[in-house]
Formats: sequence, C-alpha cells, structure tokens
Amino acid sequence: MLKHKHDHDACIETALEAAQKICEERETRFTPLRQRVLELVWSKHEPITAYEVLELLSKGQKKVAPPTVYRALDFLIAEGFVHRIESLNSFVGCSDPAHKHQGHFMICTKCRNVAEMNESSLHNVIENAAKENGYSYENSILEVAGVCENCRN
Amino acid sequence: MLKHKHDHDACIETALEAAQKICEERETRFTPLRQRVLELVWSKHEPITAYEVLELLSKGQKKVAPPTVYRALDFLIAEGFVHRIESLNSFVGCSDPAHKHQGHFMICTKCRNVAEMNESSLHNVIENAAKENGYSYENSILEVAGVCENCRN
DNA sequence: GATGGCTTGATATTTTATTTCAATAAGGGC
DNA sequence: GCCCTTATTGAAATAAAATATCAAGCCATC
Repeated sequence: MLKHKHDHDACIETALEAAQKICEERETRFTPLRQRVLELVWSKHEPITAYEVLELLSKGQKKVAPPTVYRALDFLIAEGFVHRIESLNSFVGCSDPAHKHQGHFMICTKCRNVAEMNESSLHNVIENAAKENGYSYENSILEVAGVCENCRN
Repeated sequence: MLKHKHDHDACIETALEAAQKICEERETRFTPLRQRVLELVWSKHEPITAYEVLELLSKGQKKVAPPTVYRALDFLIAEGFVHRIESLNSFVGCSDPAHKHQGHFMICTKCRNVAEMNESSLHNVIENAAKENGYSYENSILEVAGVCENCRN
C-alpha cells in the first residue's frame, strides 16, 4: 500500500482479470460499462464517490446519468468486486473478490487510503457478540478510522 | 426493548434528565431546541432521520430549516447523547451517555429497532485488529444487521 | 427474425446535507 | 445594569447522494 512503490496499473489489471474470471464462472455479464466502472473505482486506493465515477466516466465519451453509475456499482457490489464505505458514501475495490466476506475496513484519516481487514477471527467475534445480545447475524460493517503506517512515518 | 411492555415515556424522560445533568457538569448549553430534538430522537427506539425530526419539529410551531436540525444533532452527537447510524443515514438516542464509547450497533432488519453493544472486549478486539494491521486507532463504527429476539418469536 | 429478459439511456425527482449571511440570545467584565 | 464578545438560531439557497420511471437497445434462444 506504499504509494511510491506501488505499481497501480498492475493492481487495476489484476482486479479486472479476477472479476472477468469470476463472471465467466457465474455466467453473469461483465459488460463494458461494468468493466469501465470497476476500472475507475480501482483508479485509486482511496474510496471514490459515485459522482466522481460519473464524472470520470463522462470524460471523452458521451455523458452518462447517475442511475447508470449506481446500477453498475450495484452489480459490482452484488458480485463482491466493490465494497461500499458507509461512513464516506464512497466505494472501494475489493482486494479479495473470490471469497465472500464482510466489509471490514480501516480508513486512514490522513491519506484517505482504505485497507480491508481480512480476519475471520474478528468476524467470529462480531457474530458471537451479536448472538449473545439476542440478535441473529445477517451481515455487518466495520469501519475503523486511524492513521496508516505510512502516514505515521 | 420489548415494545409492549416498555414504558417509553420514562425512557425519554431518563434520557433528557441524564443529558441535562451532563450538560450542567460540562457547562455546555442544553437549549430548548436541543432538548426538543433529543426528545424527538428518543420518540422511538428505531433510528430516525434528520428530516423526520425536522417534520416533527415543525408541527405546531413555526417551521424550521434543515440546518437547525443538523446543528442540534451535531451538538447532541458531540456530547454523546445521540449516535449516527451510517448505514441508515439515521440517528438514535444513546443508552449510556455518561460514558464515552464507540457506536457499535445491532439493527433488526424486521422491526428496525436498534440496540447498542456495550462490550469493551469487542472494542479491544477491534482496536487490536487495527493495530495489527498497522493502523493507529482513532474510532470505529460497527453496524450489525440481524433479527432481534422479539421478531424471531 | 420474432420473443423475452437483461441492460442501458434519459428525464425527473427525492432524499440527505451544507454553505452563507443575518438576527438573536446568553454570559463575562466593568 | 450596560457593553462586548461569542454562541446559537433563522432563513434562503444550493450542493451532494440516491432513486423512480419509462423508453430504447442488446443479446441469447428458439
């Protein structure tokens, strides 16, 4: 996640290829629009808003309307390629689309970069806590604000 | 939290009294407007939107504008009397305003009621998870969707 | 090449939140 | 008390985020 030594083009390409493969397996339609939106979401590691995607998408080609973007994002989220960050009304590419998981994030308050917490132990703790409080568990969001290693140095 | 055996008037009154007391201690101003907004937020255990508060607030008396409500909510949140539920763009009264804590909630997907998880152990797990991932910890939100005990019966 | 279902376009509107500046009210020092 | 400063509220406009609705296009299959 170190910006200066991070080949982000490769990062985008990997994400697109993974999504392509998964869609083939699931026989869902990874249309040009959806590809393009995923690419734009991955254009940075910071979360991006739907309207930022809209603006980028409208550059050069004919303008698109908000529903176009939101529908594409809905698809990408449903397939698990993108997560929504509730506290920022924004979206980030999923770093592990092949495995279904909850959106548990750390958000750097300095550089805005977002990283996923991939800890099944944490997931279990949360699920158990809900059950101990009498709730069945469906899903959860966790968004931790802090400062990343990079920004602290 | 059992609706039918829940004296909600007492619930509201307790919340208002607690807030009053805390404001006196902190020498912050618990104005009539802020009192009224807190009362309205507590009018149900379900989260309430800012515009619902706005509508209730405008009934009978002269109409108020959105900033009036948002400003009052900002104050109440800053003082810890109200939490914001990010995934619902809504607000709920805090059940333990005297102690500063994170907003960790369970949201019933049937009745919409929200309950706070008051578990410092959970908080510790989250904080440690963030640190293990290289992030300093500032604050966090946790919103678990599930079905409450009541609705499952 | 018609049919039916998914996808996108286009327009309008709704919902949620903020900016800005003016008016008012409250508390502190004299 | 009265002035001064600061916090609070009012008011108008606008911005930001998301959705509803219906029409048009695409594509696989028969």
